[in-house]
Amino acid sequence: MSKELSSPNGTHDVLPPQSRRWEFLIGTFSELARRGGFGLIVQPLFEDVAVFNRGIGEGSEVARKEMYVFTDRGDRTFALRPEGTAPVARAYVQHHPTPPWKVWYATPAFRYERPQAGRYRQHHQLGVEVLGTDDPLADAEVIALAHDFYTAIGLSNFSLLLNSMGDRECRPAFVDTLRGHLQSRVADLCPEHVATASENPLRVIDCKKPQCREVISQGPVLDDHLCEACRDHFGAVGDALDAMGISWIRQHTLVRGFDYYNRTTFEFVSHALDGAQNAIGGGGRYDQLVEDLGGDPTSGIGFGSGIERLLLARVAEGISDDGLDDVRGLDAFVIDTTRDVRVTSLISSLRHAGLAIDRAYDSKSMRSQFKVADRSGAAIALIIGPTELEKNAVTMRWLRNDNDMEPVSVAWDDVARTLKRWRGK
RNA sequence: GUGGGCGUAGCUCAGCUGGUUAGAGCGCCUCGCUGUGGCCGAGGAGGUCACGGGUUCGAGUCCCGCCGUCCACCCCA
Repeated sequence: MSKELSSPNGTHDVLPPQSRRWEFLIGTFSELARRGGFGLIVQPLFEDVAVFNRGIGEGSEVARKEMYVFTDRGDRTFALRPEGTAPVARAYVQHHPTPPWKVWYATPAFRYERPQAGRYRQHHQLGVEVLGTDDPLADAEVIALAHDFYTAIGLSNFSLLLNSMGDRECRPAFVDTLRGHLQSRVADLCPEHVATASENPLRVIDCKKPQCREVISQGPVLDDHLCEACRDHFGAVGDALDAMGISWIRQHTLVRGFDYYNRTTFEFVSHALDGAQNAIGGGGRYDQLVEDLGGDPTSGIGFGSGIERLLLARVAEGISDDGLDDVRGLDAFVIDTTRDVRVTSLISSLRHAGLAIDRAYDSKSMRSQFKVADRSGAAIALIIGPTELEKNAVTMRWLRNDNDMEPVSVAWDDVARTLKRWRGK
């Protein structure tokens, strides 16, 4: 058993019927993104490591110790994507699309961390990015899309946390002030952040340790240092959210883990999930990222949301998966004891007619084929034995107890039509 | 990177202070019922007790190691 091959630590196979929930999430997201004017982007799973080192920042936790970095046979250094935004910015630089450029994606993301509940080495994100505008309405629409998506998949017990990180006009001054404050109180910080305090003071802001919180609460607040442009921008985002009826909470300590963020940052947290893994999605504005990757100055805003976390949140909120769980959505199951080629042809024609049909294999007895049919969740059995074959007919019968309609004989030419009628299609 | 819990059948698990051929429920297969599933009954397949070493007359059980996995910290989705 121990020698059996298995999926790597922190990765998982998603099998039916569980994978129906994935289809549901991805399908819902794709539809909402389409309605928002976003087009699908499909990208490589690995990129030149510079995309991430320059993009999310070499000082960030993720770039420092969580990336899957490897060299290929040509000695090029790549990294499996730890997130979705930097690669989109890289694509923008490479292809020069006409702004505003709105794309959505569904992608795996890889981070070398110790796995635990809601955190995996390969997880999956649904997200969108808008490049080429710094209009606060874009921020609001991106946030609204996330909000509407969560609602559409049944979530209600969550909050939107919103903050502004300032921009390159006003943030440096704040960071200096903050660094000064932290250094004056360095003895009171948690050990973890003693070094961080001078290197990347912003990181300390969202530390959850009481001693750091104490120091931070007595320090400067970013909001007081925002320049007029940032203040106006943030106000416009909030106003637009209010206009859409989306409530939000200002959280001054919201500092996200990637260095490319400026101005708007946000995070959706589920109250149904406890522990540290309660963020179901997050994102923000990144007005220097494209430049950092070698492109012309281009603003951007986007968010990503973890599929696994969303599914956990749905379970935690007690959302029913009726209609997703057990059914493969089969219209009919064919029970055939003849193995006549005409049955193969019939099944093919029913599928061409848009019906979902399955059948048993391996010449099982009629009795055991019925068991397989029952297990398949199909609504209707199409029975073909020697008697039916002779008449070019099938016996149609309901498999569910909630319908006691008598079996009827139907000619092959009429099976598709009758099946559609019975199924209300 | 740090710290804990757990590895026994396909799945969920029980196996007392070490004691003969290792158990249950569910699932699977066959049959009762030659062409009718679900319910019921009978039977069956399926385990080097994660792996390696040690203690012992004897180890699923105790000790050491190792691997896997889950959970927590850090950080994130």
